[in-house]
Amino acid sequence: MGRSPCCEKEHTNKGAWTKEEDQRLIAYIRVNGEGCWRSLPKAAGLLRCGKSCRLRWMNYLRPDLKRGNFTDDEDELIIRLHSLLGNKWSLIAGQLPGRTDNEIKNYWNTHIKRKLLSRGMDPHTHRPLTPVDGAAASHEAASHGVVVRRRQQRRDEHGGAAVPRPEPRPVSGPAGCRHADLAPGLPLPPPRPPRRGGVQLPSGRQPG
DNA sequence: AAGACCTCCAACCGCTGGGAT
DNA sequence: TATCCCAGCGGTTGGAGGTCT
Repeated sequence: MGRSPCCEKEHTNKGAWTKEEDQRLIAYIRVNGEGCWRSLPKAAGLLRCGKSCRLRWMNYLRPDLKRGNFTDDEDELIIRLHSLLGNKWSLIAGQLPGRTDNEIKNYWNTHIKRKLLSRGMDPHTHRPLTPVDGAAASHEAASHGVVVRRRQQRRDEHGGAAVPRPEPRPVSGPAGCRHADLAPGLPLPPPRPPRRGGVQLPSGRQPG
């Protein structure tokens, strides 16, 4: 439609946010409030597009965010809301104070989907799986590394190298904290709890 | 100890809907 | 009505880091 780009991409940073960028964004929103994301980067002295600023604020820097693992109650609420609303993550997030749509979306894709499959439920329809579905689901549950393999396949298609991105993300922050450590004195979110990383294989499956 | 495998999540991209002109 | 601008949404990705062999 001939729409102008959302920002002058050649003059913007991409990838992980630095401590200084976070501070600038927080300071600006503290004084001026949210809104007018398009003009915010320039006003705040950030070399980011407004979209990126909005995302960073909404998903990470907002002071009212609740960090930490989801409770069982939250799990069940998400499942119930998803059965009613589908993939309307923003609507679901609206019912979970302190949670973001991105966080819920990630949590759904990494945990709840599998939880439903293990219960013999179709995560899309929330109905019991048919035997055929069940076979497919158990296959999916047993092979949730499929995403990784798909990526591997794409990498293979690129000659074994990672599929190139416009700009590599800068390495930032200490271990377990991709964003740089942030300065004291600002209303920054508490650190995330230890991640539950590592191999959690479905029963009966051996890695490698 | 090293490498393979896997999880997790921040951040990206593209699209859509609504308001303004 | 048609077009443009913008904020917001949903899907997808890269890569850090944990676990296992």
